[in-house]
Amino acid sequence: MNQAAKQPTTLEYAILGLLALEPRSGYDLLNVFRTTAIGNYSSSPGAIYPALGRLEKRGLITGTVDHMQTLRPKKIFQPTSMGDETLRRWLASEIAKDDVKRHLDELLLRFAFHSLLDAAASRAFLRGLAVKVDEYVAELRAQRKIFPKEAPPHGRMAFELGLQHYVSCARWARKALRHFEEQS
Amino acid sequence: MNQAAKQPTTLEYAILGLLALEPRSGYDLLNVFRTTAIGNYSSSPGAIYPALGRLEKRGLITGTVDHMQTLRPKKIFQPTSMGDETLRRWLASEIAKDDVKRHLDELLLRFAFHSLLDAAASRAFLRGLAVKVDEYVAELRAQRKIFPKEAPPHGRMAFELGLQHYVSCARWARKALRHFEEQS
DNA sequence: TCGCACATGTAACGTGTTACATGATTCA
DNA sequence: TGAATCATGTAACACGTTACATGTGCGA
Repeated sequence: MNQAAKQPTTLEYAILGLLALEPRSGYDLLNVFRTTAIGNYSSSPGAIYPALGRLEKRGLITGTVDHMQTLRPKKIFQPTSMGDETLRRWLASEIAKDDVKRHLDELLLRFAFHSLLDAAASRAFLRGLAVKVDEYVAELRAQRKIFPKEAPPHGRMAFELGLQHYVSCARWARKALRHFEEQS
Repeated sequence: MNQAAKQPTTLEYAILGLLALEPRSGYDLLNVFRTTAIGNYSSSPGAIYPALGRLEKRGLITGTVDHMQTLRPKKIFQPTSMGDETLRRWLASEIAKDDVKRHLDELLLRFAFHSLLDAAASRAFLRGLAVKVDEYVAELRAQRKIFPKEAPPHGRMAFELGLQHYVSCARWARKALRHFEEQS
């Protein structure tokens, strides 16, 4: 009801996105997190069930009990219209500089749910991502010189892998962008 | 004093490692985190000063006040012998499967401080890392088929970047391993 | 004298982690 | 009958985030 509602956490957004793709129970979600790559974002019942409770309390999802199953009744959740709107706003929101530095995985999660938006939104997202990642790559390259030549190489080697990670992310974003431009 | 002391957090290990490379004050650490790539692991005074306090209380670091400066006195911290040992144990410890899945960045941090150990330890670490990452890559490749062909490509595209990240990590580990094998 | 860099903290808050608890249903 | 799977939770705990508080010394 209030305008300036609290921002959901990454886990809550992940749940919201999964429920937008397909209504599910808490246990279903648990299995998705346990068996697929999205499990990088979470984990155990101790996180998921409370998160579902919060989302429901804030009116972003609703649960309906399904008695029709032979097994114990499940509570199937799906986003409300407000939840859907919150999710879409998140998916399309500006990419902050800090997100690239410290929450690149969350940006990837955002893109993963972009099938809920149109191709124009995906293009905007990928363009923004490429630019911001490039900026950060430039910063990192400037930092290279802080590693003295004669010092042990370990720090620098770890740094190089980190840098490479961002470089391939930028390349990925541009390649993905081409994909969405071709089918315009 | 007690044997089964609590495991430090990633941030605490990062601080311990930085102090092992060179004694520093809290403010110095703050600047390192703010200006270099290690800042991915932290952040603000609100995390660093309490972490320093915990490390000191557990006897892993000691601080000595430096009055000799013209400015306000700084408290310079350095690892105790116990802290040094704790750090080395962490650096050389077995790589758990879950670490690769969800804490790859922490593994990179560990390697970055491997200059405190010998080349044999680095080789063991890199060999273990390559094996574990390969295992996880195999798992991920098996997951590829859950993406239906006709469905929107976004999820799969994000997945591919994640997979690529692990692939290049394995490649990096082997390349680094060769480096440490050549100079044996 | 105004503001910035230096330097060190504290308090509230929410959330993830870990571990535990519960009970129904299916299958061996 | 017992074990494994289905299904949903709760409680303690510590940690990171955010925001705030405090005070010195230096240069414009």
